[in-house]
Amino acid sequence: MHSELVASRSADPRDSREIRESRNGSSPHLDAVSLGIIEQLQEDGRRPYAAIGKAVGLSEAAVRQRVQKLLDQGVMQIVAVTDPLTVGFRRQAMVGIHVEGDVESVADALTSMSECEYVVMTAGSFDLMVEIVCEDDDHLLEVINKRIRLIPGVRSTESFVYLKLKKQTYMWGTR
Amino acid sequence: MHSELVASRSADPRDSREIRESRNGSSPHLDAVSLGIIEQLQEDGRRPYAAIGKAVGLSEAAVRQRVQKLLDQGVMQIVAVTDPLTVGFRRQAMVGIHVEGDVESVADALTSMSECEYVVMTAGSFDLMVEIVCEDDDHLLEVINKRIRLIPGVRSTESFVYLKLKKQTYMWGTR
DNA sequence: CGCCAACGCTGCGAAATCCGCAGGTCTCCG
DNA sequence: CGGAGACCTGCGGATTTCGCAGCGTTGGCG
Repeated sequence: MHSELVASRSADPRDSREIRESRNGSSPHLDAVSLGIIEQLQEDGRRPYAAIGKAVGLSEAAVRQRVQKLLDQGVMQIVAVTDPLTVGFRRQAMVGIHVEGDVESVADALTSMSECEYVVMTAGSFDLMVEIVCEDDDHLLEVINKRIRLIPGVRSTESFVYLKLKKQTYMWGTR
Repeated sequence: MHSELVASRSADPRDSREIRESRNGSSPHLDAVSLGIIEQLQEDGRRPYAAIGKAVGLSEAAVRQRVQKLLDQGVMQIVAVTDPLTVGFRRQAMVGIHVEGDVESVADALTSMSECEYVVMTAGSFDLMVEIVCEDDDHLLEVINKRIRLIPGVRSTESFVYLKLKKQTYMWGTR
C-alpha cells in the first residue's frame, strides 16, 4: 500500500497527465494516478473513494470521476470472482484451437458463446485458446464437439480439463 | 411478524440452508441465496447491500454478513480486473508444462511467483497450465527459461504468447 | 493576443450506504 | 431443560456516495 507513486514534484495531480508513462504506449492513455487507482481496486474492489484518494493523492470526487470513466471506457470492471468449481460448475477446461482461414471470425463466434469465459488469440502451436465453464461432463462434451468444432475455420481442438485451480489473482502492479 | 405458515416455499430465507442444492457437492456449502448474492456482485462488485438484499430476499445486514463471510472464507473476492495489455503489461502468455514426479509441488512453486497470474492443474497433454503476465519480452524470457524450467520436476514447457484478448467475463450463473 | 470551450480537480451539503450491536428464532446437542 | 451456535432483523450513528457549482489550465481559433 505504500505506493511511492507520488514523489516530490508530481505531488500535484495535474502534472501526471503530461508524464506519459513510458511503460504504456497502448490505446487508452493511463497515467500513473489512474494506474494507482486500479491498483487500489485490485486489492479491494469496494475500497471507499476517499481512501483511494488518500493513497494516490487526489480528492474523493476526483477519484470517483476517474473510476467512473475507467468503467465507462471499459478499461476495467469491478466484479466478484470465484473458483467456479466451488460455485457449482463442475467441469472446466482450457481448449486450444487450430484455425484455418480467418482467426478473428472464429474468435468472434467463440466470444458469443456463454460457456466461453475467456477467449484469447495466441502465437504458438494453437491459434486460439479458450476457457470453458460447464455444469457437467455432458455439457462440456456438447460444447466442444457439437458447437466449437462446427464453427467454420476450426480445424482441430485439444482440451485440457481442469483438475484443480491453484491460483487466481488480479494484482498486476501490486508486486 | 408471525410465521406465515405456507409462505410459498423458500420465501423464508431460513429454508435455504436446508435445501442443499444438488449441483454443489463441494467443500464450502453454498446455498441458493449466497449464489444469488455472488451473481449480483458478478454484475457489479460495488452494488449496495440493500439492493442485493432486495434481489435475493434478505435484509441489508444479512447480506453484509454473508458477503463478509464469503470473503473471509475465500470463496469469492471483489476486485477490479483489466486487460493487462491496456494497463502496460505488454507480454502475456499461457504456458503448458509437462511434469515428472509430484505435480502439486511444482504447482506450489509456480503459485509463489508473482508473474504467474493463474495456475491450474489439468488432465490432457499438459499437467499444468500457467498464465504469465510480464512487462516485456526480456522479462517473459527470463521467467520461462530461467525460473520455470529450473523448478524441480519440470520436464518441458510450451508457450503461447498472447496476441489479443478477445473476451473476459465473470458471469457464471448469470446466463 | 485575447476569447472561449473543454477538461479535470476541489469543496460542500444532502441523501444514501455502511457498520456495529442488541435482540429474536431455530437447531443441535449434552 | 438449558445453553451454545448460527443466522436473521431492526435501528441509530458514522461514513460514504452523489450531484453540482466554482476555478485554474490547456488548446483551438479569429
